Amino acid sequence: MKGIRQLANYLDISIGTVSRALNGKADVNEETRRRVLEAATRLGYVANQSGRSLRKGSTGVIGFMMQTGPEITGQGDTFFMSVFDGVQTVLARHKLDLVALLCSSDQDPDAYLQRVVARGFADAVILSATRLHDARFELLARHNIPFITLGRSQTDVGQPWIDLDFEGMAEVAIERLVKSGHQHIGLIWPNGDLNLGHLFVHRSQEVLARHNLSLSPEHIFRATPSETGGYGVARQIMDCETRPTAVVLVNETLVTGLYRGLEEVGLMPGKDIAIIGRQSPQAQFLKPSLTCFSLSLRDLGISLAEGLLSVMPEYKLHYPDAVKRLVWPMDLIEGESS
Amino acid sequence: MKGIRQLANYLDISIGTVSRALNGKADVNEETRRRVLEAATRLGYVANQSGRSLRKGSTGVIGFMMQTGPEITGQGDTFFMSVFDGVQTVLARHKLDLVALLCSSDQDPDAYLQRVVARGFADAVILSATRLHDARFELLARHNIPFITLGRSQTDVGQPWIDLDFEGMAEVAIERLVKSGHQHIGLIWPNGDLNLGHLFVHRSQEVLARHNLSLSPEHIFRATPSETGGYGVARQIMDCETRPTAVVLVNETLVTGLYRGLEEVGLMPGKDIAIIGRQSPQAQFLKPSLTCFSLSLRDLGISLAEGLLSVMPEYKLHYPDAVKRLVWPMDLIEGESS
DNA sequence: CATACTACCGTAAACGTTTACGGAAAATCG
DNA sequence: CGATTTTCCGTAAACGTTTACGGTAGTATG
Repeated sequence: MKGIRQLANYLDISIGTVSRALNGKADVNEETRRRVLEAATRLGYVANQSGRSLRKGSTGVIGFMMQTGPEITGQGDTFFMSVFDGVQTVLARHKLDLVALLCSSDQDPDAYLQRVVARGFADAVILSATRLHDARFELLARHNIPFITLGRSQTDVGQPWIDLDFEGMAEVAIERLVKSGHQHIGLIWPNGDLNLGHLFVHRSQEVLARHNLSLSPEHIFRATPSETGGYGVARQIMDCETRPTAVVLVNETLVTGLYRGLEEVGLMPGKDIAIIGRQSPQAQFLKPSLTCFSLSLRDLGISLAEGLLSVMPEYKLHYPDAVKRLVWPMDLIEGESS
Repeated sequence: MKGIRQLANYLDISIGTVSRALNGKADVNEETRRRVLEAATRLGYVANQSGRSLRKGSTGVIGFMMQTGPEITGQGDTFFMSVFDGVQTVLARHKLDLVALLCSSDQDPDAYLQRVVARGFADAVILSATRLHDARFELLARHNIPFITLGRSQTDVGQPWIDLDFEGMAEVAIERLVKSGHQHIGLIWPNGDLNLGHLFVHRSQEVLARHNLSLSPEHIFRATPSETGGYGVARQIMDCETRPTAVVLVNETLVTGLYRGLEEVGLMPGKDIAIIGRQSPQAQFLKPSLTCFSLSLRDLGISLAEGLLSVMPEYKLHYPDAVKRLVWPMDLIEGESS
């Protein structure tokens, strides 16, 4: 005999009343509620998760799916931790818990998610690292699980999303480089099939076209989204038939390796080659300071949580005017690298 | 009527048999088992998490507790991602799932964990960022939850732990610096009450004492474990009455900021000041290459998982000779910074 | 052929909650 | 003072599983 029954016995009242008291239901005497609450905290009683969610049909946990392994999406621990922190502050207000669903690098993400939702592990999920076509969207839609994605996709099932403004980034960066006379601009496109890469490259091409410039295929550098990947790009740059005079990268992690690689081949960022990237804690102290796009990750997390809640039936009333889809703006920070 | 009952109806057999078939129990005809399995995968049936764990008393999930927020514990950017990946590969063999329990920066870690265990959310947990005294240990011991810690603590309830060999690191680094003539050696001690800082500083002092040297209080530099924190240390170094000729840091993230800060005050790592640190993806491409200690994070994760399983009643038989406590060795990689 | 065993399967009870329902006492009203 | 409402609480049924138990065939054994 454990759990609520024990507590009820101890207080000599029925388990029904105890449950009602703890859950803040109306029809329970204030005095008894006080007693119950007091006893619960003193004995350290917390309702069992399984029993509760079995009965209620919901678990009270929100899952943030992410793939583990060193080279994921080019986002590291700090990126997600900052976003998480924002998400948490909103969810905590509704007594919801955030957990990270960790899909290992040797599991199929789609199958993993399938298992998670079928088990009824989480009430709603947040997806990141969205691919150009992403079967996970359809899976969740089919199972009627509320979700929001950090990133867009060609696949669209009407769910809310928030995505960094990679197109705006391309727009500003390329425009700026062209204005200052660059004719041969290179792009670093992280390996994988992430949607953001497509958006970024495509828009860049458009902007170039407006200026009667074109993006040479040899100036699209593909690399694994890691420091090492960036290092490798330097060599690729040297091997070009006509060397680009500027490079834009959509990824945070690549840049430190790139700087080092360039230096080794005798190209000085900001002098011999212009570089524009994304802000990150590591990029913050690069030597010719990086011209980069910045954003508040915590705020991003907050919006993400609000967007998610706005599609959850039990909570949507609290967020009547939450925007469903949001292209998250980034600010350009002037640096010496461009 | 959903779940297993539906599946049983569909197959026209009892739910008991279906459950037995799915769980690989012995007394079920191979032919019916095949039918059940086939139907289950085809209809996408997976046992409901709540129902299952309510009945079984265990959830099949392992929690890795970590605190969110931008400044984690000073681990490198892909530190946890790599460790997770290792943990997963082991857990997957036992059909256990790993989730990250995210404690936000404005929650009390002890209270958070209390809630998690009382709810019966996870069968076992992994703790990181262990403090000098850590109440979480006692909490888990009291509730009889199997756990392992990544990091030691003064608090010891007999649980297994794995910890990086910070003492060995101090030993090798200090010894090496003294041998090459350094008399004034500084230490960077990350803010907070993490156990590793104490171990590191204490052992360093011992080694210095062996050589009749002492650690001047002004040479213990405290800083927030982040790039910015490292940057600030440079100024601290300049403000010293007698400037240290070498600095050892136990932390991965600080070093990039430190390099930049030193450069600004005109100190060249490896020439004007020796630096020894920890390897990380970001530190990998520093300009005077960093002399650092390295380890395989994935292997660390694997050992962590094995250590945990060895104290879980249902699994311990599979890991009879898992070492309970392990000081994880690190290799010194020669760089130009020392 | 009677008996004992085996192989398989159905039944039903549990796991710890929440909540609809009903009922007793107290309070209010006419 | 009877009738009606309100306030509070106990009862019991669900939620979806797993598993101990028992039972019915079929098969082997003597």
